[in-house]
Amino acid sequence: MRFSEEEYHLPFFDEYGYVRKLCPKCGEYFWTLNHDQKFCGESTTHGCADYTFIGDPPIRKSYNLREMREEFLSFFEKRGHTRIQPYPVVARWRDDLYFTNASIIDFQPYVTEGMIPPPANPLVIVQPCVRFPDIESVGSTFGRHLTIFEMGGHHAFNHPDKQIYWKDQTVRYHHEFVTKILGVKDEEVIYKEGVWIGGGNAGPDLESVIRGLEVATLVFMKYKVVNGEFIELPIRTVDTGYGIERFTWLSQGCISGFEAIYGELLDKIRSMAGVEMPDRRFLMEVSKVSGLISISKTSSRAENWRKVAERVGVSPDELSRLIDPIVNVYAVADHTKCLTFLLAEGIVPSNMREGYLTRLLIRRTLRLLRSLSIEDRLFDIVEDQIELWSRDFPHLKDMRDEILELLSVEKEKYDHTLDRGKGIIKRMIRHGQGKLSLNNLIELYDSHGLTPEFVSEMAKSEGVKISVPENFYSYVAERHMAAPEAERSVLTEGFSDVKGEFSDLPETRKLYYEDVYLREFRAKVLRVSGNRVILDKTAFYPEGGGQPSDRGYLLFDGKEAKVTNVQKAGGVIIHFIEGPAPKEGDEVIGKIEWDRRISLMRSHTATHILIGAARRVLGEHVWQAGAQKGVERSRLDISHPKRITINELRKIEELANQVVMRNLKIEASWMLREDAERKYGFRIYQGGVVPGREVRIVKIEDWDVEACGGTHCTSTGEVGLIKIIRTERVQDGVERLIFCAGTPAVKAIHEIEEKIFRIAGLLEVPAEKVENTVKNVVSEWRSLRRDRERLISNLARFLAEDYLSKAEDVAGVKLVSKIVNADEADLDLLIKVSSEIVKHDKRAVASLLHVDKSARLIVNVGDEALRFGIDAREIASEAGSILGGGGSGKMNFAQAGGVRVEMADEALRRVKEIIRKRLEG
RNA sequence: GGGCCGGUAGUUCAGCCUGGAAUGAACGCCUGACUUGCACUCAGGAGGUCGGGGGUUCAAAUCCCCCCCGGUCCA
Repeated sequence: MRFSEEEYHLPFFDEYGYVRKLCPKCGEYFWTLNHDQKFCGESTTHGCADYTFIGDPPIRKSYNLREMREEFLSFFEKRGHTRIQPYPVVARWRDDLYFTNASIIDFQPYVTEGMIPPPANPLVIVQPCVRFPDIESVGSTFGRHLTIFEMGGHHAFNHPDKQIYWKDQTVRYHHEFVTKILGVKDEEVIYKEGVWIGGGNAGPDLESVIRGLEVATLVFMKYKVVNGEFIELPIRTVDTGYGIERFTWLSQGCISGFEAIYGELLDKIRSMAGVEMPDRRFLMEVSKVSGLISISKTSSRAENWRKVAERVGVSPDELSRLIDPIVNVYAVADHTKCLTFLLAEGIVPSNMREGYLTRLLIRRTLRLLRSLSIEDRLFDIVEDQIELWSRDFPHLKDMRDEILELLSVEKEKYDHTLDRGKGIIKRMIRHGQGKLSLNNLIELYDSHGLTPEFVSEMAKSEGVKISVPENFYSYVAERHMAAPEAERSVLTEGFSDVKGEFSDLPETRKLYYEDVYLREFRAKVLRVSGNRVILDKTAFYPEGGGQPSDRGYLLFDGKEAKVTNVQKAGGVIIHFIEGPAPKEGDEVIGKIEWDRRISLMRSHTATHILIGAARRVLGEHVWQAGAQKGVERSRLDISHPKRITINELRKIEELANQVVMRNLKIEASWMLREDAERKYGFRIYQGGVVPGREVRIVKIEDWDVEACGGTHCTSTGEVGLIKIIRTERVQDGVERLIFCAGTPAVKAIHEIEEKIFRIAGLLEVPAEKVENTVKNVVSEWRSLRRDRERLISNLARFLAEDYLSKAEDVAGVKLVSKIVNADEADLDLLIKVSSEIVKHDKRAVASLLHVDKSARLIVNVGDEALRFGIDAREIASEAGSILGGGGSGKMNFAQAGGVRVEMADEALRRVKEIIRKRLEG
């Protein structure tokens, strides 16, 4: 896919004398002032150029990150852009991605689709961004790739009726910034043509390259991508991304971007690990050609080092030995910064979604630290990161304790995984006769989370050498080939079609927002379609935000229709009815089933109270991960790294009920999304993404604020008792609170009491003595069981002697052959008896046939008899088939059984026959 | 959300493939001997709804199905 030259051929290029060329190495078009230039000048894996700024920066002065950020912001501010504060790095306002990975993310989709106006137009922002796809390359590319970086973006949103600026002006701004402000020479700025596609949008872009390094991407978003086709958008968006870290690196010309970003912290980590710095000139040579490096799961680090080694003239092994520790330190610096930001926003490491990515990052960091032998310094480094970055991002400091706590819980978990892993590896080696197969390695990684590197290390200490294939991870991927099932939203299923059908109707007036206590109302019927009725206004709450829909009745013409379900489609509310249907134009009376509604209101308000309580007891990392309100019972899922203890639960319950008793006021109001975000922060998105330009804010005084469309009590006192029934663990990192509010809460307590009373009744003691009595009963039961076992052993010995006295001599062995009735002895006893018999007389063979609804034969052969060649298995097997079943066991002990009880005598006869045959013939 | 691995004594596990006694193993615990005392060592002992529920079978820790819990990889 490629756009035509016209898309890129701007007046700016002609005015400055730029020419368009095609790079023969990478095959991309580019614009340059240097008419003799052959290659595109970007340091790509194709080797189009080297970094020529290392040790020789093209920028007038040396900037640190903070200075570069400010230079960028103030430049655009002076040129009519409004400065906007950065958004969180966890994109909780979006359901299509986990992290903010570009500045434009802050304004998608509502602003770019034209649903709400931008906070300012044009605007400028420096947005911290988190990207995981390049994680493998972080470190070895000397700072070109980072998991966390700051993207400077100046954005203009061009509406059909209001143009701000477009391509030409965008490039002029960029050019002015790098040449006039930073002092780069005109001829050193190259513009490469590109196609940008992302987040469902697309457009041409120009990438600016200076001294081999791509420093900014200027995107002109003008298409929407639908089924692979480009459809023109009404709003054309200027979406620029200036790599603040890359500009900083460029200005310092230091060995890597990490020196530029982290400064002294990098030295500190290096000295913790005792990493020696190779010759500076040598390092600079490596850095200059580091654009060749690109790491993925299919191309290994070794492969890249080979290419680089060739260029700098050392052996790949030597290069790897010198560079690996330095690269690992780079990665540690990057990863720990990223972790600091993620954990500060309350991400709880888990096995799902953003939590899983965070877990991966933590584990990767721990492995890097391990390879540097400074695993225990993780917390020190993170503390330094908090210190370093909290000057510009003060929230990091507020969250210090939580960040360290979340980290330490996760480290413990990983230590435990590795610890257990050691045992598994040892056992596997033992089972595999001192070897580990590729399958073993895959299983260890896939099922037990043990990397081949770790396994190798462990195996080495067991004296086992492991070879890991280069394409190990593709073997793992093969295991996951099965196509994933398509996700389906239950909520919209069956209702998505109605949206179009009723889209011509005006929005239904929502009486439940005007007066939440309205139980009865008059309304006009606008449309009837099958069992679906649309009114001009309604007090029926449609399902949404985890609150089930109202039920009730529509009354008209002396008739009554039952409302069983209420759903929302756009702004139109649809009543699903049973029974007679009203006619269009009719006036109806709506009656809400009030007991149900008031219970749901209490549950919903209780949910908000509880999340506030949980946050105060457990910490700021607590976010709602899901909720379902019910009439009787409700549930609230919250993020938390550990199981909630009973004490914490008590505290949460107590706090929640205190809020009820304080009878706080609850206010609901509509606010512009961005005003709400500014005033209350992103905490308001507890219930997930809330669409629309305006959001409804439900505020419980100083306790809790959320964007929520539900119906709420107007004061917390109305909720009544809140009782948490129990907690469950929905997944790693998410705890579920199951609770009830109001009358059901009282009922729940009654149930618990009832249970105690019933137990007391069974024990025939008063309720307060239940505990003691149970204790006594249990210990008595234990002692009785012991007595019984003792008696059974005695009985077994006694019976053994008795049976043995009636034994029959068959060719030198003592055969105890006997049919025993079920009421005489049970199976366990017979086994013990047989065991006693052969213990007592080594020449004995016990053949005891237990008869009940089916027959069961126990064969036990004494040591001496065994030497005569008697095999219990043979006896059991033959007898079993006579009994209509089967039998087997061990040489000295076997069992047989079958349903043909009437063959008991015959079976025993056969046993004697077999013994005789063995001994005599 | 999907795949894989696991749940047996207080703990870590063996046994499961190929159904037939949990005389299970180690550590820990209790008692005793040795010792000034501790540790060590030795002798003895207590400790199990084999995660739960169904099914197949004469017989299930073991085979099949469902559920619960934990771990892990991938989105």
